[in-house]
Amino acid sequence: MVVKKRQYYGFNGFHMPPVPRAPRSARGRGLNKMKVEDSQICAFELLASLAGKLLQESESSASSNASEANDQPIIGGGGGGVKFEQDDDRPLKAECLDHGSCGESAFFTRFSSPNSDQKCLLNEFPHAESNLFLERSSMITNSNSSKNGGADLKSVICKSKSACENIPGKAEGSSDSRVSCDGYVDNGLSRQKRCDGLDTRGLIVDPCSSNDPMEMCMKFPALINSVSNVELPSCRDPVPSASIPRHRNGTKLGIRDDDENFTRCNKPLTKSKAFRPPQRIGDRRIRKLLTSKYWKVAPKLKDCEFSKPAFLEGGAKSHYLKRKLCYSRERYQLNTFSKRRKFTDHSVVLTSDGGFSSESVCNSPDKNMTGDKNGASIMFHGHQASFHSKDSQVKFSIKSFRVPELLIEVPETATVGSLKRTVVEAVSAILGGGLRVGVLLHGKKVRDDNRTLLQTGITSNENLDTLGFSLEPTPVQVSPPLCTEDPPALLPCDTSQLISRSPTTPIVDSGISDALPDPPPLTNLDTNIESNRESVSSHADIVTDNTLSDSRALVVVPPVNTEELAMVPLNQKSKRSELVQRRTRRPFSVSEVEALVHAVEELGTGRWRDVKLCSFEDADHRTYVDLKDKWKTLVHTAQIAPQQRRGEPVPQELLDRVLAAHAYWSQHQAKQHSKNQTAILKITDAHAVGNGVEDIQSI
DNA sequence: CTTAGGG
DNA sequence: CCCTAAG
Repeated sequence: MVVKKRQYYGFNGFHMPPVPRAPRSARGRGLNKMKVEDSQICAFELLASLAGKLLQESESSASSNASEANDQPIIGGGGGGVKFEQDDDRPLKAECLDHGSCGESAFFTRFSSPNSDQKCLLNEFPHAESNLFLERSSMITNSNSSKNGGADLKSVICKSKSACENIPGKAEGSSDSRVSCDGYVDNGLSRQKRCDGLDTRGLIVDPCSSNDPMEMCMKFPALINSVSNVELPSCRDPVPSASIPRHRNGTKLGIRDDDENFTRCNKPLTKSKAFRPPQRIGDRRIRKLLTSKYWKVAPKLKDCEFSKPAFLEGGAKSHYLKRKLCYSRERYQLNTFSKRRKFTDHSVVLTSDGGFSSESVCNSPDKNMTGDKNGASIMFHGHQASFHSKDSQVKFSIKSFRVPELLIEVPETATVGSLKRTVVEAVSAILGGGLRVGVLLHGKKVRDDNRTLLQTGITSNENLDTLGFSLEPTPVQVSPPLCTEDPPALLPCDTSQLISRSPTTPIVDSGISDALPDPPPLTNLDTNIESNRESVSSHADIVTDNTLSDSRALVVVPPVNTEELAMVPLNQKSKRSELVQRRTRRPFSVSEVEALVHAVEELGTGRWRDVKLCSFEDADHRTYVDLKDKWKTLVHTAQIAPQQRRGEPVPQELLDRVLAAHAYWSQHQAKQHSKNQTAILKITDAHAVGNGVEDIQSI
């Protein structure tokens, strides 16, 4: 139907009229070709092995000396390296095993945490961790640790007045709760650098993740599923994409970067989609969603969308499952949000189930485990003010909270700013990792979620004075912390959680944005913290002590007023929303360009979707818009002096073809207003031939 | 969803 | 690469 074959348009064969569509801009940026792809090593195997290793470790009861690193659950979020001490990790472990996905989930969690793109793997190498703190070079005055230039500065931030006494059952002494602030520091680094597999510190960094953390997040579910042997219904669909001959002339993208490899692995999936990949559609939808007001809710849904298990057979299958999960997750989160919203509006409406506490949602078996003894809980204390409103509603005004037992390590040379960020990150990590809320009355935890506030006495002013809310990070294995109606039970593992906790925002490179932790989980508390980021550090006393005692804790008691507690509207267009995961740049390789050129030569410049399907169907990261854009820049590139071109040089031959094709299609597009393309093609072909174009055929 | 174009 | 207005 369409052009069958067209070797090339002798660009000198026909005179191209002045290019109608002159290059719109002189931004040659599009042609910048960092050699990211080239320098990447396939970390897939590495990841896989790591996953395996983790699995092993989780299975080998031997919680041996080996590593706290592995035993300690890591609550996703900010730090990516923030570890929360668990009073007793055995139960945790046991549970993990029960879920059959302990290792994986932990693993994934790390990767899915903000900035994980930089440190995820680092977490796997405890030894390396120490190096993490050697980067900063300005420092927070510290008397003790001045000796070693790069000595870690362990600072315990304590609220002077609110001691750490109240912190129940703290696992003391452990130095695991540390947060490195370097992650942010590095955000400014060029991706290229990070993709080398080594970051500036010479630490091993997963190239894939560093290149595209999102993918990372996607990959892991796959891993998990593979390990867990999750069987999902097959979604394969042998529908051949026959409409358009593919890879004609063998012009298949010879992309050799790892991304591509990964993509290829996903092929089955890609192909499973009918002619039009449903996945893509979903992706868009999600993506749109993300960019819109809901981004805060499920910033990473896209990840799920894309996750395409590569190595296993069930790849496609699990993909679909995950996708499903994503959606449901989204729903659930929204629900959750509205609930929270209510809460933060200081209008806690008593419901029949009595649950304004998210705890009611988390009736998982582990519940007890995380109970009072959970050292990593954040205590809301004292300052709650509440009062009755006209309609028998109880309003809560939570004015402060504590984040106990948060050990932060930053190099002496770290800047105050980085410290702040680190703290924020740490706190965010807790809150972002999924949390539960506990209600304390008179210092006692109110466990019965079914009791009404009245019954509990929470409505009486006297009691309200002693009312407290505790934030408890959700144990890694615990399925979605906040969901009430969502049935996470469907999930084979904590995939859902993984999804939910991957609101990472791989941030764009900008000094400030670097500092910003990922989109905060939708928790009023988070918001609270967020909004008080500055206060956090400024109002807390920083006590540096290398011989930290058990009482160390990070107590953050910013002067939060009621107003600030108000939930930030989801649709609030904060600056950060702008940071919604911009896709990582993936400079077109020469082979890709070649494929593109070829496709355009055949299909013209107005059928990008076809181009995509024809030559880039396997390159999931190339959308037809990308191709179109690339063509745009290619044309521009071809028109400028070679000296002005940047990035990986495109062979002149290709550029010539670009110009030729561009001219050709520019010329013919106008004529091509008829309906029957075939006819048109014939005509144009004839015309072209007359102009010296050769080897043009049409069906 | 696709295209086309501007940013 | 993103965003959007138009089909």
